[in-house]
Order: sequence, then structure tokens, then C-alpha cells
Amino acid sequence: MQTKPTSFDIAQLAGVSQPTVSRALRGSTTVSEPTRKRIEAIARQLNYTVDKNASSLRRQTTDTLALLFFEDPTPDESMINPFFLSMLGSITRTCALRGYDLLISFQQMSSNWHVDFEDSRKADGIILLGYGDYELYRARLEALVEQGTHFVRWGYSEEGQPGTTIGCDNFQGGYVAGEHLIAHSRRNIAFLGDATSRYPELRTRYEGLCAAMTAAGITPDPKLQVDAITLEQAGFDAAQKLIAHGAAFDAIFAASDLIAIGAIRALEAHGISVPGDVAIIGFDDIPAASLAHPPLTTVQQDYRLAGETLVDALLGQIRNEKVSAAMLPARLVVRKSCGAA
Amino acid sequence: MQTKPTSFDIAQLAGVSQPTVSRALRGSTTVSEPTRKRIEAIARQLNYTVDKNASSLRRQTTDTLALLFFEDPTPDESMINPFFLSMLGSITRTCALRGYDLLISFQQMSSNWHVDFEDSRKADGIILLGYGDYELYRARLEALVEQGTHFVRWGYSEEGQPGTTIGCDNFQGGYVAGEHLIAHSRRNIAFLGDATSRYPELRTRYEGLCAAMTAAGITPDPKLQVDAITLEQAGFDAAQKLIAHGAAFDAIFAASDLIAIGAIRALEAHGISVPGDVAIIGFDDIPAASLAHPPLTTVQQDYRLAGETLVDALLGQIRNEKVSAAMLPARLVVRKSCGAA
DNA sequence: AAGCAGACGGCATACGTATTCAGAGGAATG
DNA sequence: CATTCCTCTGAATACGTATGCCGTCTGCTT
Repeated sequence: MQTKPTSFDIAQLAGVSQPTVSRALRGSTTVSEPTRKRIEAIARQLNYTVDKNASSLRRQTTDTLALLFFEDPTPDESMINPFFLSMLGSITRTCALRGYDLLISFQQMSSNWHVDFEDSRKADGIILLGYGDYELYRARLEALVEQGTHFVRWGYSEEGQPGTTIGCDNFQGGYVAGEHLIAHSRRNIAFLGDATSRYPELRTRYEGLCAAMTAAGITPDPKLQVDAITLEQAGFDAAQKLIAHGAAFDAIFAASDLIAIGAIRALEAHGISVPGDVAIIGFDDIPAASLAHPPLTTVQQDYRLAGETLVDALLGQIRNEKVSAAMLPARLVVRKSCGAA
Repeated sequence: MQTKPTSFDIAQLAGVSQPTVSRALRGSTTVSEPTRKRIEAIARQLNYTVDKNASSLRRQTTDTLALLFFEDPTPDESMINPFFLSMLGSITRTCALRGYDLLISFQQMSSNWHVDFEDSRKADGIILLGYGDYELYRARLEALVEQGTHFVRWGYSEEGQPGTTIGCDNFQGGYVAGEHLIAHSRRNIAFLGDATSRYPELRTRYEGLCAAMTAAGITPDPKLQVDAITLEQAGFDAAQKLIAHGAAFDAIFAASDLIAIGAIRALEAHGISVPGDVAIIGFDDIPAASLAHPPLTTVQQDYRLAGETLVDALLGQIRNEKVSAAMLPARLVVRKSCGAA
């Protein structure tokens, strides 16, 4: 068995024509029961599998999706946001269930990924995963739309935005975090995370927090907000800056778990106890959150549902269905770092 | 521009034949400089990309590798060994550098993955990633070899094993961990990790530890070895068992960081201080290791080199070069949990 | 002036599958 | 018994690219 068997080989052995083999194996069309059985038996015996390339070429569809990670400040691929890694598992799983293969790629923002997948018929559609400077790639998204490329994005969802976006309800997540802290008598809540338009997801979390504070009659103090991107080191630095600034605070809401973990490290270095002096809540519920010390209370994004929703939205779009943006709920997971029971 | 441009379209516009276009874009063969320039200009202008399926079909090669994760005790894809996730980044990166796409798939051991990739010409070769019951899939590996499928495996490397295996020097890793603990006056070193033949990687780490102890004149105590697979909960349980057993120990070498982290949790629950009462060293250097409390001293596997080596070995095999197994060095990363400066 | 090599590029075809069209045979119907 | 209508299957072809083979034209040699 040096050379891979083709549908012709099977046809010959079964005493039928190649098209009949194709029909029999592909199901649907009219092939008599005995013929089909015979063909299937021979196919199994020869270990036959349909040649993916020939099939894709003929059908003009690949049954493959492409997953594109891109992250702005990632010099090293080891620093991929752990939350995205969790989602990866869910996405591959959903793809497999739906009968699709998954092509994966990490990209620099600068590369011309937008030409590279559906154009060359490597994939039927693209899933975009990554935070980053939104304005930088908005033009590219628009190009994708114009080009008729199928894609969905994870992230911040906004009116009039190109393409379909699936995201977590960042505002609500920030709100429940704020509520919880306030309910446990914290009043001076700091926010560590970028509040500029570069990272709309993070800013929205901040807005949720502010809304919760305002609702409780507390005025958010702009001095208690420090920019940080989603890296542990950024969290550390931001907390340093916050402390150095001198404004009093009894709680921190971090825009991500990594930031929170970095912040804890900084607080600890300054002899500030968590949650005694300062309560902390993170965002994402990455695997490391429960390992942190103290275990991190955090706003959980349902990566499982997220992956599933992304894949199904993309498949819907490929089938030319009307697909709309979706906002997934966020849920508070209470552990030790917030000082609640 | 509704329909994707083909090499015919370009040919027509350039006033040449389709084969000339193919030759011009593919490089190598004889096409005059001006013609090539002209063709390239038109191609760029039309946003032309080679149809991957047609090209693969014609050339009988896909320029795609498949990455197969499989893990024995993984009910949930979120529990993928973090070390493998780190490696994923390195593998995708190397693939991209080498001009290959990467197809990714998580598999149950029970599925018939071995038929599914190279057979159907989805990929030119397969990278196998995952610990697990070795005997269970040895037969499948042999089938792959017989079938002439190109593949490389990450893991335990043994004489007479089917296929090419790249792995970390687990023995040496265990040895340096042992040496370090002994050098810091720990004598009663426990090992948490499976020492059966089901997980040869873990057992080899244990053997390395034992060798170091023996070299220092210490006789390893079998009572201080408790089976555990690479999960945090397993580490917790194993440590519980170790404590309950009553034998004295002043150090733990855990077969993986997850086990170590679980063990720390168990020790802490029993009021045993780390590293005061018990020093701990893990294995892998997963991202969470440095976040653990105390930060975990661990034997680092170079995931970066590992991914690169895997990809290059596979590509070598595909090019029919003689590829041999490789053993990558392990390196001790000293943090707080071992009690050294 | 005739021959010849070499550079360039076209023709034909193959890769393996899926689908359209049409035809053969049989059953059903009048 | 003739006609119609299915049911099943084969012949032909298209998908888009890459490559072996061969022709042509230029320019150079003798």
C-alpha cells in the first residue's frame, strides 16, 4: 500500500464508476443499498479517505476555519493572554463537533493576514482573537467586510463596527465587581487598567465600575485610575504608581487577572495586606486566578460559551444567515482576595 | 471583484499563458525579468493569491502540519497541561517561519486520529503532544509508522520506540532537583508523581532524583513516593496521602508544577510551612509557577527550543532526511519554594 | 549564409473529486 | 402490449495549479 487509494481504485474493485463511489460515500444522493454497502466495505478495507484538497477544490469550500491571535504588545508568544488560551480549547472542540478543521496562526498586526486565509481558500472563515489598539486595525476589518470575507471577532462590540463581534458584557462585569466591593464596605475603589479608547474592553469595565459607584452615591475618583495593559508586569507597575500617588484606597478592581496578580505582588512588597487593607477583584478567571495568593476573586468570562458562540456565529455567516453581535454575561466568582466570606 | 481571480485572469491581462503566470510567481524557472515584473504587478493589483487546494492537489503536498493534543485524563479541554499550551505558541511560530500552516486538534485517545490527517492530505505530517498511558497508544504509533505517515512525538524517548521522539532530559532534570535539595541539607525527599510505566516521563524524573540521592549516600525511601498525575487536584491528594502516611519528609520533588502547586495547598492546609518545614521543587516552569505562593522553584523545560525542535524534526522527516530522537536539557530555576537564597 | 544553441513561453495534461446530464433498465399504468 | 415514470448509474467535465515537453525566435558561431 505505497500509494494512497483513490475513488477510482474503489470503483474498480466494486465494479462501479468513480462517480458512484463519490455518491455512495458522500451520502445524500441515490445509490442503491447493496451498492453502497459494498463500496463502504471496500473503502474501509483500503483505509480510504477523501482527498481533502481535491474535494475542497471541487466544492469550493474547505470545511476549515482559521483562528487568528494577535496581540498588540506581545514580544513573545508565551505571553498570550491565558484567557484566550482557554478559549482556544473551546473553539477547537466546537469546530470538531461541527465537522470543521481549525487552522491556527499568531500574527503581528503589521502582517497582511487579511489576505492570507479566505483568499487563498485555506479556510472558509476567520475567527479574530485579541485585544489591541482598536483604531489600528479597524481599517483592516473594513477591508475584510468589503472583500466579503467571513469573520467574527471577539471583543468590544459597538454600533456601526465592521463585521460581527461577540463579546462579554464588560460593563455588567465591572458593575457587579463594584457592587460587590461596595456591599463589603469598600468606598475608595481604584481601577487598574487602560481607560483610553485604545482598549475599549478595559474601559468599559471601568465604566461599569463607575456606574456601580455612582449608583451607591460614591463619586469615582479619577486619581484612582491607572492605565495598564493585560500583563502581570503592567499590573505591578500600575499598583506601584497608585501607591506612590498617595491617594487612599481600600479596594482595587483590576481590568484583568494578570493585572490583579501583578498588583497583589506590588501591594505585598509594600506591606499592604490583601484583602485586609485592600480588597482586590480581577477579570477573566484565568486558571492561575485560583492559584494566586490569596485566591483571586474575579469576574468570570465563560470561555466555553464564548468559543461556541464564536464558531457558531461564523458558521452562520458562512451559510449566509443573518448573524448578529452577541453579548455574553459575566459572573462574579468570589474567592479570598475580596475579603468576603 | 466578486469572484476570486485565478492565474488565467492574470495571464489574460498580462498577455501570456497561464503556465507562465504560475512559473513567474513560483519563481525558479525561466521567465524573463520584464514578464515576471509585469505579472507580479498585476497579481498584486488583483490581490491574487494561489489557491491552496488546487496547488496542493497538483503538487501532492500541503505545506501544512497537524498538531494533535491528546491527554488521557482530560474530561475538559480547559485542563490541558499549561506546559503544552506554552509549547503551542512556539510551534505555531516555528511553523510560520518555515512557511507552514498549522492545523490543530484535540483528540480522545479512542478516536481514529491516525487515519485522519496525512491520509486525507490535510497535512504533510503530524506532531503528537500529550502525556498519557503509553501502552494504550503504542499500537497506534506502530500503525502510523507502517503506514509511512510522518510524525514526531513529544515525550519519553526509549530505544526501539516507534517513530521519532523529542523529549526533555527528565532524568537529568530529576537529578539536578535532587542535587539542589540535598545541597540545601534536605535528606528526606518525597516524590509526588506516577512512578509506574504508564507515565514514563514522570517515572524517569523520579529515577533522576533517586540517582542524585544515591550519589549523596542517601537511600530513597519508597514510602515517600506517591502516585499522581499532572493535575493540581492530584497533587493535593497525593500530598494529603503523604502526610497521612506519617513518614517524615523535609522536601518534595513534584513531577510537575501543577502537582507542586496542589501539594503546597495541602501542606498549607496542614499548617506545614513552605519552604520552612518542607522545600518544594516542581517541573515544567509553567507560567503559573512564578505566581505560586511561594514562587515555585522548578525544573524548566525549554518550551521554545522544544517546539522548534519538534517542527524541524518533522520537516526533516518529510524531506526524507535521517532524523534522530533528541533529548533537550532541563534547567533548574531557583525561586522561593526550595528555601535557597 | 547556414547552422546551432540557448532563452523564453505555449500546449497539453494530471492531480482526485463532485456534479450535471443523459441513458438504461425495470416497474407501473392505461 | 405500449407508454410513462422512476431508480440507479455511467460519461463527461470542471475546479485552479504545476510541470514535462516541445516549438519559436533571437543572436551568435563558423
